[in-house]
Amino acid sequence: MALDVRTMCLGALSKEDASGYELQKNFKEGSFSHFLEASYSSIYPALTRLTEEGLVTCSEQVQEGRPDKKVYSITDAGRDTLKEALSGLPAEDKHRSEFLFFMSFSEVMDADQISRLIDTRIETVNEKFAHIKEAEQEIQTIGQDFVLGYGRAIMEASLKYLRENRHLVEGDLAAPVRTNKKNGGSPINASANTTNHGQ
Amino acid sequence: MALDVRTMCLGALSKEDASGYELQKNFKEGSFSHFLEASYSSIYPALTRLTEEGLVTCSEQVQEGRPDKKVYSITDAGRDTLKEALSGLPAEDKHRSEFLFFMSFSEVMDADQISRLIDTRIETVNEKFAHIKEAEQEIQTIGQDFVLGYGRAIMEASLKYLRENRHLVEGDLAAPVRTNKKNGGSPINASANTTNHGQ
DNA sequence: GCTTCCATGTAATAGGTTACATGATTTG
DNA sequence: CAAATCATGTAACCTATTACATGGAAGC
Repeated sequence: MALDVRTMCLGALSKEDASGYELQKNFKEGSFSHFLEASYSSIYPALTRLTEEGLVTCSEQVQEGRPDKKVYSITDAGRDTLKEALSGLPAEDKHRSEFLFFMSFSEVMDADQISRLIDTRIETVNEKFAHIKEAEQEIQTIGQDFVLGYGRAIMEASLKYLRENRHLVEGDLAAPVRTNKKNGGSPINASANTTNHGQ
Repeated sequence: MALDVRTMCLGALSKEDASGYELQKNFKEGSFSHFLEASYSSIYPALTRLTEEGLVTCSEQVQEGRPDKKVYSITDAGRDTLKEALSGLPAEDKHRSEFLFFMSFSEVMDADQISRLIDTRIETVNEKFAHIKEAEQEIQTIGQDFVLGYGRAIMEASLKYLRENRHLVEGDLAAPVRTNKKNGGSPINASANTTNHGQ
């Protein structure tokens, strides 16, 4: 079983019992939020199947003033299945960025639009950042700690790059440096003062 | 038209004529490789449809000792369509990382496995890095430059984080620091010496 | 009074992947 | 001699997304 929605649910349930609704919220805002996602309409069927297969159990909780809730718990068989999934090799990361696609064609767009695009981007990253910081408040395991830290490192690098290099695509209009235009060329990277890696 | 395979092809063809085969290679190794991907079986049908719609034209080139080649060129209508797609708002990034999912459950795995996982990860990132460096050799536009630089910044941050924090999930066995175990806790982030963002 | 939150689910559709099918040439 | 590269395409499948359907309670 590869990393499909079912395995994601199994993983989340191995840490805490939850309903489908809570799982989705967790995927959207919790400690997985920066590298995984799943919608309601994939989670609910997944939970049904997991129950059928005996990997989770479900207990219906009647609530007042609120719809009934189905709380799922992982079973021993479920833990075994999760462990098995974890014994394989993880597939390579998939990163799909429309923002970067857009930026590839910066010369086709006007400077205003590009600025707005970058501003929005910075906002978005900052929001995700906030999610991570919240999730860090309730860290339960070292693994989660490591993973959240990873997300933070990436987002910090991302923000730094955007701040320092946005002038490249915005044209020289708002450029912070006023030296020879032809020298403003290649982007600034953190590595400039860092040791080499690989090769 | 959202960012589907058709738009990706249109984007790539706006920079250079290419065959389906070459497009796939370009998506896999070129300047889009770190944030997009597409397989042959999605590219070929996409090109057929684009041709039907008049957004690209196709010229068959007979080759010796090699299968015939269908080289596609973008039309003016195609450029308009691309521009239109670029006038909307980009969807949020999607990042799917099985590696991080695995790491979330580091306590369920043994230290050896985790070390191997991280070693492999570092190798993979280094390989992608090499792709980017190659792609940087043949940069045509400022947009591409910006986008490749972005990829480099992220990968550098990623490698740095892995080197500096792998001991957290590997247990203290191979920890580079030998101070009080309870202090070895929270991950080191690049931001430690950097200005704050947001908020 | 409107929007958001809680809460679960189905149906239709779109989108992509895997495997299949073929085959000559170059590189190791 | 085997493997990888060049080159295009189809069929079956799987998975997930969008839209739909429902409805009370709490907050603004």
